[in-house]
Amino acid sequence: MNVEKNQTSSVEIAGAFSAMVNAIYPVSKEALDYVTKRMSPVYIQKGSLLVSSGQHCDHLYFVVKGVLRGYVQQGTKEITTWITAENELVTSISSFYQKVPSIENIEALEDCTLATIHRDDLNYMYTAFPEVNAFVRIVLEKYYQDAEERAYIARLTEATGKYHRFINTKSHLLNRIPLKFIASYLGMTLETLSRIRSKITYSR
Amino acid sequence: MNVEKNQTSSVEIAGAFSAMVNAIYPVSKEALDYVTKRMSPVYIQKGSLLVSSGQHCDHLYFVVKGVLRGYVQQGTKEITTWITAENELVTSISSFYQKVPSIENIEALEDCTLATIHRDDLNYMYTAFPEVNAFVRIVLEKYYQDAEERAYIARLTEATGKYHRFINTKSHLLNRIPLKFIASYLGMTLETLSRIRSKITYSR
DNA sequence: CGTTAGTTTGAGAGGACTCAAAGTCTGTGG
DNA sequence: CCACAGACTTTGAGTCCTCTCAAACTAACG
Repeated sequence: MNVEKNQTSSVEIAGAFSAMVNAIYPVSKEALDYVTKRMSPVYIQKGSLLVSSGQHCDHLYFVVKGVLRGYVQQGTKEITTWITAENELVTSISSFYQKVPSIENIEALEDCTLATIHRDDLNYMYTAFPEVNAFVRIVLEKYYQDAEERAYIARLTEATGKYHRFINTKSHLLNRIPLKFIASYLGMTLETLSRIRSKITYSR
Repeated sequence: MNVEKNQTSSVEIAGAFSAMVNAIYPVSKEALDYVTKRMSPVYIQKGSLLVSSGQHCDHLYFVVKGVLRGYVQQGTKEITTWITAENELVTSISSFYQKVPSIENIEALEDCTLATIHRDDLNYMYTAFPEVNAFVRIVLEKYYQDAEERAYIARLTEATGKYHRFINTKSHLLNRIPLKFIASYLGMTLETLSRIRSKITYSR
């Protein structure tokens, strides 16, 4: 295993993952041992795709380091549906659960370190370690709320309102990723976002 | 208990609920007995609110009959975030899970028959009947996907595209509820929706 | 039939888009 | 340490789609 000096080691990855689990819903040592043994590290470069549309996505990913986005190609333009950073889980939802080709692409917006687990391993754990159901249930409750929030932000008709909502909930991403991705996430053009920012900035 | 002749009886409600559960993930008889015993029927008239913004929503509702929508008041306009019919579960997500006042309103678009369960009863079941975790986990997987779909539809920039997506996924609601709610759900005005429909209709 | 809810049609205004060009920042190599 | 290249952001001008306001039309129901 070729681990460069600036890459996170498997041990560190397992530690970060365990910490995340324990913070949400502690599971048995057996379950944690199993999952960390079955996880593989994934290192992906800024700009490259973790999942491409048309491919099957059979894995769930845990973000150890970096930022990623999910987007759907819509003719000549891209629709960014989510942007996610450290300590979150990502996958192509519909592909992962329905075993159909992914519609969305998942792109690394920075060099990323991920831990990945196969759908089959996860399904095995539901029966072998029933408490994993409770853990995932709680995780999904949170992600469901996040999805509702995304749906809500997307429905705001005024571009200014969308941007304000964004800086209230995702300000940590503001100076970390190019504006074009934020614009795409907010459903407006780069130029419109730039104009909104220029109107707001002088007020501080 | 005053049950009018056109209202669904408690026994029928419990039957509909049990059928829904068994179709998704059969749980123990004990769990099913418990939940159906703790459930209360709710009858609500077309046009009235099941949940009002500002109130706490401590209940989860199962739709036995009727159609409901969730919407957020945004100045003078309403943003409809979801529309749901029979055999689905509804609640004010953020209020139910975070125990904060609801932002959204839930309105009956038809006379509705619901079954309701309190958050505390649900939480009790997670420990008393652990298999309920698996059931809810699976339900949430589905609802999460639906929420993603809603977020996606809302991000489509062209009004025509949104309407097409709607008739592909929610056509059963088309002739059941007034256009103004569909327009609100799709993030456009009633007039715009009407114009889109007039352009499409003659092609069949 | 009249009343009301629901839908369609019309005209004008405005916000966001497109296309285009000019700045600005950042990292790399000389 | 500077200069350049490429990525990123801002600014400008004109167009188009959707919105708003208004009125007419239609359907459903008592």
